[in-house]
Amino acid sequence: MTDAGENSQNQSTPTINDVAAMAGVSKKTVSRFINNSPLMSAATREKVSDAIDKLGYVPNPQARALALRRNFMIALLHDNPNGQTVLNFQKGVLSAIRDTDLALAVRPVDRTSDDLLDDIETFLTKQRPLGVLILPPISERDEIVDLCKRLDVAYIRVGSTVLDEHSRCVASNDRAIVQEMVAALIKQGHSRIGFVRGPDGFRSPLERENGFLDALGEAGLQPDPGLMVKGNYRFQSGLTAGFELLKRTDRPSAIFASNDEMASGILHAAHALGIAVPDELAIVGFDDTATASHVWPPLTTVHWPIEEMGRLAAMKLVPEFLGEGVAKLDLEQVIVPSHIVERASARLS
Amino acid sequence: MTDAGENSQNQSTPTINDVAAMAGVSKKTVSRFINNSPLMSAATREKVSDAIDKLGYVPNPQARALALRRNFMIALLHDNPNGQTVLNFQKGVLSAIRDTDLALAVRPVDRTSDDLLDDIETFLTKQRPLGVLILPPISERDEIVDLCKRLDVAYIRVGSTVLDEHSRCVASNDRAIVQEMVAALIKQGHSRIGFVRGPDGFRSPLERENGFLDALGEAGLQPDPGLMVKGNYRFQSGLTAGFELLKRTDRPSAIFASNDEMASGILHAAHALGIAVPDELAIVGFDDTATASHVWPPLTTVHWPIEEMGRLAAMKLVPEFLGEGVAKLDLEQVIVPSHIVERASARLS
DNA sequence: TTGTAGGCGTTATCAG
DNA sequence: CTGATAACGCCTACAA
Repeated sequence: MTDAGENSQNQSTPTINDVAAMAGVSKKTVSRFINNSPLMSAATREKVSDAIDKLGYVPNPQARALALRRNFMIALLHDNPNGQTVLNFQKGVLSAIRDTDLALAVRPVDRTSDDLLDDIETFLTKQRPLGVLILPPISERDEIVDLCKRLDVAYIRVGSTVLDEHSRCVASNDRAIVQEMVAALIKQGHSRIGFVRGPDGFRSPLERENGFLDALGEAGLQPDPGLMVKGNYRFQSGLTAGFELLKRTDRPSAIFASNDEMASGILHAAHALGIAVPDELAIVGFDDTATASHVWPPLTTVHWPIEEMGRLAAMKLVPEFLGEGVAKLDLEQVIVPSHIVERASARLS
Repeated sequence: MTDAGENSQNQSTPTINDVAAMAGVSKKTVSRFINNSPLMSAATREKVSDAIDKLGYVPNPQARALALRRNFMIALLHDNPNGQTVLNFQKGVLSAIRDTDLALAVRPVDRTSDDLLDDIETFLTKQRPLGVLILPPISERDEIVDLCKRLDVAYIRVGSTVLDEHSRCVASNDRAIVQEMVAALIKQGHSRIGFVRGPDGFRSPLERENGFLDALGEAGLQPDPGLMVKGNYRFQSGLTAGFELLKRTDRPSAIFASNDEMASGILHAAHALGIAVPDELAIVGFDDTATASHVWPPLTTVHWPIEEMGRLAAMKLVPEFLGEGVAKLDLEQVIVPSHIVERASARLS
């Protein structure tokens, strides 16, 4: 006797049984409606729809999760690189899934840990998210992607360059935009341009460096190894690099820092040495985080579209959950273009 | 016939049935073990424990969620105030739940929306988190807390002052620390001190303002209304306030800004007007976000222990999930003390 | 202290 | 196109 529907109707929230009873159909039919099955007559569809509206029925995600062996959640896997970056990416993701039933879980990991893969595996098998978004730099690690494939968890890799097949990744065009930025500096008359690198072993520092070299090459300038110094994306390394570059007798007239945090460090060094920015030294950065507009003078920088990348990545990961508003074409996009933001630390025009 | 255990044992992940079969007990007994029931003989406990280890069994959170009507997840409810703040809080929460099975879901809301409560209710009924952590400023809204109570979702309110009974909140001591900071400025000889307020309608700006007034009062100084200007916690408002204060003929010799972002704005204003910091003007902020140490000169500020607050809030929300490492005493703590960080924008000693 | 029966709300199978 | 029946994996009665 299926009288379960009867008693649960009064006090607790309505279940699929209540809907089925009211619509005079079976549970499975209601289930079909929920899952947009094409195998339904318009009439039945209508009946079910009415009952759902009348009851204010909402499918229980936990029950679906159990039956489907999959949680209604997407996860953000990252290695806590730049705080702002993660946050802006989150904003993008959340804007994409705002009107869905999906939750966003945040999962920081430690890329230097030996247990990295175990950690991720435990997380994925326990939480069983619909899919994961992997931020750089760990998005470059193929073992993680292999793990996702083995566990049958969808993924999107995010990076400074195309890291996977188009349907599985989102990327920015770091190399091209850096080339553009440096070319703009050259056009302003700078011929001795310093470069502060990001940390070794990752993709984005390489892309940005190549963009820098591209620009020099195109202008027929020889890169001066003495003007290219190491950094690690942190403020302190920018400070050190700044002093190193600016204490040279043949110091550069412009410096490209591979991110804003290091650019701020260089700015500090310039202030400390009494070098006027931008009159005696042009400084440009990369990222366009909050810091870029809060320092003095505000940084001319590359706007890295990390929030838009978050939106796109989420849409590509779970297009079936998005409303009709999403055009199919959008989802084939891979590259989200960056653009240059001119502020006071370097004149470009 | 309970042969379900037999066939699921070989390929898929082990279930409670497999454990029960191997240990020679019933499902319920295994369930008791999982839930730390005291009603078990040591012998049985051992048998079950062995079987679990041998099988590498992990309880399925989705199934538990369905049965318990509760997801193994805690949610972070916030209204996107300062990005850095949210992120640092997240870090704290994640450090607390690192070794648990819990996931952290992030849920930004719009406090100005009419649907605020509906949004939250939908989220809570759908996701059914174990509990929610509510960040300021929405942590001040009693309707939200009432909603949590009605839906039987545990919560912790986070704020700049004690907002709820001790077991349900975590707070910083903004008023006291601001008083301390301003007293330190006074001790340095400043008697005309500007104050830049935060936005109206929230608690933290009020607390900070009261701390400011406390310090003046204690020193026997009269607050000058002309030196107390409005802001809204954003950079731009700090810039405006800075110009307003610094263009006065009787301009202050020190300014307290209610957060770092506004303090950065004031710094810009000072630079633009050619006023030397800290020699002609001392500037202090509040928060100690990344910006504080990236601007020039670096900001003397109050370190707001938002990450520690995140840790504590998470521990108070779900103490039963934490390892033995957590002393009961810690969980009775409510106030996480702030402290002053002296940098170059103001000398305090 | 342990076990049995039934339920949590949904989806899959497979017959009609 | 639709529906009975059996999962999904765990937990709560209640009984022994």
